[in-house]
Amino acid sequence: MRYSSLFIPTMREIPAGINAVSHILMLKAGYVRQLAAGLFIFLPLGWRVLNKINSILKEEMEKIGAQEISMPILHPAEIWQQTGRWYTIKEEMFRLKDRNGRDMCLGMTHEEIMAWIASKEIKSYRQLPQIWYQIQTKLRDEARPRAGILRTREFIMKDSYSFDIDEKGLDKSYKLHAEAYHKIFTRCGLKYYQVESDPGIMGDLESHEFMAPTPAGEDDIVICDNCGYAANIEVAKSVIHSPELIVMDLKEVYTPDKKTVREVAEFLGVDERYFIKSLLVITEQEPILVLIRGDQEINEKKLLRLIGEFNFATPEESIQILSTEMGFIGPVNQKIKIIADLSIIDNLYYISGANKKDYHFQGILPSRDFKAQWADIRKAKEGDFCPKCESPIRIEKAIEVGNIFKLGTKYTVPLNAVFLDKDGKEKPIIMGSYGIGPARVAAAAIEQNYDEDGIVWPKSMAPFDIEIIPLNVANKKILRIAEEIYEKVSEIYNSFADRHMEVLLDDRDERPGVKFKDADLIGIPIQVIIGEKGLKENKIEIKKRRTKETKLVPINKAIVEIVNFYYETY
RNA sequence: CGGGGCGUAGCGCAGACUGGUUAGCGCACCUGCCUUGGGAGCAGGGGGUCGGUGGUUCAAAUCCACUCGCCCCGACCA
Repeated sequence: MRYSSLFIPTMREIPAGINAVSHILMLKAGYVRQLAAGLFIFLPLGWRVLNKINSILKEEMEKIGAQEISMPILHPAEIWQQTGRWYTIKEEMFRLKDRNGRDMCLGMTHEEIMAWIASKEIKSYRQLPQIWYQIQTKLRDEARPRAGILRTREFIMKDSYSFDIDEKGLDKSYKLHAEAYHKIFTRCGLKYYQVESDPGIMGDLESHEFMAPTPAGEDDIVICDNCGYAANIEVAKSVIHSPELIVMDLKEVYTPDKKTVREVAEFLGVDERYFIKSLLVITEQEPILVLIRGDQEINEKKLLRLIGEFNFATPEESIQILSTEMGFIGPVNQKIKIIADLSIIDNLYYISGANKKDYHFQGILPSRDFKAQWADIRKAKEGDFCPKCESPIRIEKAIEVGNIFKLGTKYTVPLNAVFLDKDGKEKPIIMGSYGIGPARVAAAAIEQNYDEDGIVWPKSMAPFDIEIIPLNVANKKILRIAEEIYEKVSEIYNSFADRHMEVLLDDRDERPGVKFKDADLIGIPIQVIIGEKGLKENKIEIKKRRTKETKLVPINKAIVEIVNFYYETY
């Protein structure tokens, strides 16, 4: 295409107060504009990128036998009421009424609708398995949209759903998706990990996330470089070592005004690892005392899965429930339920609050001095050891670009999506759901591939493959050569992308500096530069955007050289 | 939802503390000339009534109140 007929509003300066690299560069390079918080307009270049990603998604989904369909965005409330999510999901769901006063909502995901259509149409095991997918808009009234297109209120999602006769079938559909996702993200040129994840309210079965590491990411993931263990911090396990046994007699010690573990540890001259941190939490049913080793942190997600919704007690509640000021709470002689983290060992002596202002107990032996439910509620941290191979783990920030969930019968039972098996017995369909956010893929690609001049697209999602830059269109010869190369390269079949080369010709009457700056900004993988300098020797210049590597090639060999250059770049 | 910050031309900013000419600068934009290997130069020109509402005042971009919007941190993120 010709630059002069494309709308690419690049900017010299960007709006103040924006931080995320992908956000800045997509605005600056004219890919997107923002309508309101969490609502984005994709301009021609941005839309081309999304379509490149979507093509890859479609190809890989078709390869595993998934069939593309399209579902409404506007949903009747009844279906969501049947699965209960109408009630469990709160402000995040956009709700409205139609003219007859019927409750409706805007789809934030499509498990309900998919299970509904399955319930109507799937009658027999002979019709299974099925995988249906769509690439379509989702709406979520996010509490806080952020980082440009990373978290928006309206976004496109590739969501697919599998329907199987049993767990074994689900396993297979799940694996097919995992493999397809690996191909997709590899083709997109992303660095990524497949990590264990928290199924959340999607279901209680297996789930994984595909995470693209970048400092702009919202999630923390735990990685073991030795054995490949990878998990979202929300579920990550890790190993820590226990300190040496120090024998202490059980006694009260005076610790005036020393409340935090650190203060008491310093005051008594004992390492924090010999402390039991006692935290009072309140659930709907009861208050619970939660214990963890002094130097460790609670993983609130793990605790949530164990005890359900809870809040940490306020200082007032602490006094009200335990008659003890926060900071002096401990497990000994405690009447309420206790949950202890596995970082606390049965046969070591510990120090913890004495349930009395300004006093701590030392010499607490868990096996002797209190009863507790033991569980892993500890947050993994940098430097802990891998739960599989005991090598040190590290923590990285990452963008969630995809996820896969085993749903089982969570949606099919409430919606009565059942089939008759070989024996004529009625069984619920076993379901899985699988998502990829194309805009996040694009944002992650930018976060992982940029330099001080702009975006450096991976070839597979660049809006164009080649950009041809005649430096002076007033010079007839330059323009003519540029046009010729443009025509010829456009006709070449691009076997990498399985389509013809897509070429951008910067035919604008702009000075060279402007064209160079814009070309680097928008990040097309290969630049072909045609100027008087090279023409004196009958040569043109080809340049890789990523490495800035350039090559002068004779005009009569230009086409071959350009294509070779394209194929050898990544 | 809690905490913080910011709203003046398309973008970046000054003016505000201490109320008072016609609200200014750079970039971008339009016209002409000139220039053509890293966001050129010269000349001329268009565009805002200062997020909104109400108040104080002879007088409000400026002071006060309310409100809306956006950004950042946190909670949340199905």
